[in-house]
Amino acid sequence: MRYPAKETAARHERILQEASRLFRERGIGGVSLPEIMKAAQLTHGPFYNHFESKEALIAESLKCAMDSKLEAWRTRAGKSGLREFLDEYLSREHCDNPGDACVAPVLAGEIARNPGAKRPFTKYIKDSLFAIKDSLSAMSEQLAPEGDRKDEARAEAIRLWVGMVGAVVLARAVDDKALSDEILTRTHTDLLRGTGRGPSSGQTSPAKRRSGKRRPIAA
Amino acid sequence: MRYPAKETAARHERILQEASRLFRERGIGGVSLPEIMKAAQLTHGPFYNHFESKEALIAESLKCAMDSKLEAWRTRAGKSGLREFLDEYLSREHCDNPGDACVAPVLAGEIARNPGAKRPFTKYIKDSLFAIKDSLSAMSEQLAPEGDRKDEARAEAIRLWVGMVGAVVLARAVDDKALSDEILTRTHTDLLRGTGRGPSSGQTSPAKRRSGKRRPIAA
DNA sequence: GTTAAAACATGATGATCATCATGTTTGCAA
DNA sequence: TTGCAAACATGATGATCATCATGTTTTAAC
Repeated sequence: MRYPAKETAARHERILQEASRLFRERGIGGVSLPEIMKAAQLTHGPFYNHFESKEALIAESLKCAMDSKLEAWRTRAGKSGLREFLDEYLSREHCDNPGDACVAPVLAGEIARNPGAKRPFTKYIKDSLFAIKDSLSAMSEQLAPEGDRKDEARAEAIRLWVGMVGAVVLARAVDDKALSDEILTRTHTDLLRGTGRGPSSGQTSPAKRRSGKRRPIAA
Repeated sequence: MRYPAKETAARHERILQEASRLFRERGIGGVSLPEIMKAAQLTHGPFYNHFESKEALIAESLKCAMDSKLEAWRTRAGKSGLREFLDEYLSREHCDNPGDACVAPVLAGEIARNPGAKRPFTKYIKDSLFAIKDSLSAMSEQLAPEGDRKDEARAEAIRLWVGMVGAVVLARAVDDKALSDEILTRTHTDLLRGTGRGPSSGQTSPAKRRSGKRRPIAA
C-alpha cells in the first residue's frame, strides 16, 4: 500500500461500519454502493480497491457487526445477569434504532435468501447460543439436579433467542405503539419467568408467576 | 369495463396472488413489476390499469395474503387444537415454502420499513391475536379461576406469536439443518408446554413436561 | 351495427444501479 | 530523488427499474 496503511485501514473499517449500519436501517437490498461509499466519505470509485463485490461487502460487514455485538455481550456477560440483558434487548431504544442493533431481527429475512450471509449468521447464532448457555448453566448450576442440565440450558438458550428475535421483529413491524410495547414487555416477563424452568419446574416465585403486571421497558 | 368483467377480475386476482407469492419468496424489494406481470401471464403494460403504483400493489397483495391465511386459520380453529396448528406452523414444510407461508416471518423486516404495509400487517397481527385468544380462553374456560383470565389469554396469544415468528425466522436464516430443526421442535415443545400456564399452572401432562424429547416436525 | 372506454401490447423515458475504465494523487521502496 | 503500485476521483457502460405514451383489441351499451 502506497497510501498510508493506517488511514487506508481506517477507511476500510468505516466502509464496513457504514454499510452494516445502512443495511440494518434500510435493508440489504435497499442500499446502493454509491450511498455506502458516500456515507464513508468517499466517492464510489475506490470501492473495488477494498472489496471484491457487493456480495463480499455484505458478508464481511454483517460478520463485522455480529462479531462486535457478540463481543459486547461476552464482555458484560459476567457483570450483569439475564435480566439486564433482556432489559436492553427488549428495550424501545433497541427496537427504534436498528442501525446499531442486533442483526438478527432486522436482517434474518434477507439473510435467509442470501447464501453468502447465511454461514456467518449461523456462526453468530451458534456462538451466541453457547454464550447464553454457558452463563445460564453457570447460573443454574446449584439449582438444576444434574443429568440433562446441559440439554436444558441449550433448550433455554434457544427459547431466549426465539423469544427475543420474535418480539423485536413483531414490535418493529406493528403500527401501534401500545401493542408494540406490550409485545416487548410481555416477552420480557415471559422469558424471565421461564428461566431456570425445566427439570426443576417452577423456578420463579409464585408471586411473579401470578402477577399480570408488566415491567417497564427501559434499558 | 369493456373487457369481460369476469376475466379482468380473475387477472387482477392473479396479479395479487403472484405478487404476494414472489414477495414472500424473494422479498418485496427483490421483485420487479415486469416480473410480477409475467408471472401473471401478462405484459408489463396493463399494470397501471389494475393498480395505482407499486406501493399500492404491495399493500393490497400483502393484505390479500394475510386475509387468506387468517381465514384459513379461523376455518380450522374449531376443528383442531393448538397442537395441530403449531404442528403446521413450525413444520419444515412451512419453513421451506415461504411462497405461500405466513407473511410475518418472511416480510416483517421489510414491512417495518414500509409505512403503507404496516397498517394492514398490524391488523393481521391483532386479528390473529383475537383468534388465538378466543380459542385459548374457550379452551381454558373451565380451568382458569376467573379474574384476569382474559389478560392471561392475551399474554398467551402474544407468547405464541412471538415464539412462532422468532422460530421460523431463525430456522430459515440458519445454514445448518440440524440446528434449524432443533429450533422448530424445541419451540414447538416450549410453546405447547406453556399453554394454559398462568392462573392454573401446568396444563399439559406431567409426562410431557418432564420429557426432554422433541416431537417430529411433520405437519 | 356503431361507438367508446377499459384492458391489453409494445415500446419509450429518465433514473439508478453494479461494475469497469481511465487518469490522478500519494508516500513507501529503490 | 525517483519510480511505481495502491488508493483515490471522475466518468463511462449496459442492464434494469418504475412509470408513462401510444396504438390496438375487446365487448358492453346504445
